[in-house]
Amino acid sequence: MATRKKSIDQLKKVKPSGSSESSFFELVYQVARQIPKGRVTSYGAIANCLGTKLSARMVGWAMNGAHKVKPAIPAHRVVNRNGMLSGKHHFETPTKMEELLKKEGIIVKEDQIVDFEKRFWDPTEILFD
DNA sequence: CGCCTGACGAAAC
DNA sequence: GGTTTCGCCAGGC
Repeated sequence: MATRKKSIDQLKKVKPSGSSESSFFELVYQVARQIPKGRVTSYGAIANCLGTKLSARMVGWAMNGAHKVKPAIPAHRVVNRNGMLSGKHHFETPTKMEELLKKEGIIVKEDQIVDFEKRFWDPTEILFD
């Protein structure tokens, strides 16, 4: 919480100069990669952190290409506001997502994360580091 | 260049 | 309170 608006600015600052790829996709990737193991977040949370809260869809859209990027993005730690594994169908296998989550200690039931609120991680925390 | 789609979210009905 | 629609923005056709 706290200065959310500033968050976007801080995040952009993280991007090294010369990188004209300040596309929100990159920002999403960066945030997603900062998600701590055993934690999850929502598209809306990331979008909100980036300042594009009105376009949570774009965050998911960015993830669409996340699986093809090199640094490997833990997209399995990103779910919708409901805590549901909405993107599981986009993984290598529909079960890969929950498998990964379970492996990290996250309980998944019926394609939904148990104690989602407790496992929820706010992307703004990386800015507080 | 215009219409449709899309891993969300919140408001409206 | 559950279901439906709109809004967001960008990319694909």
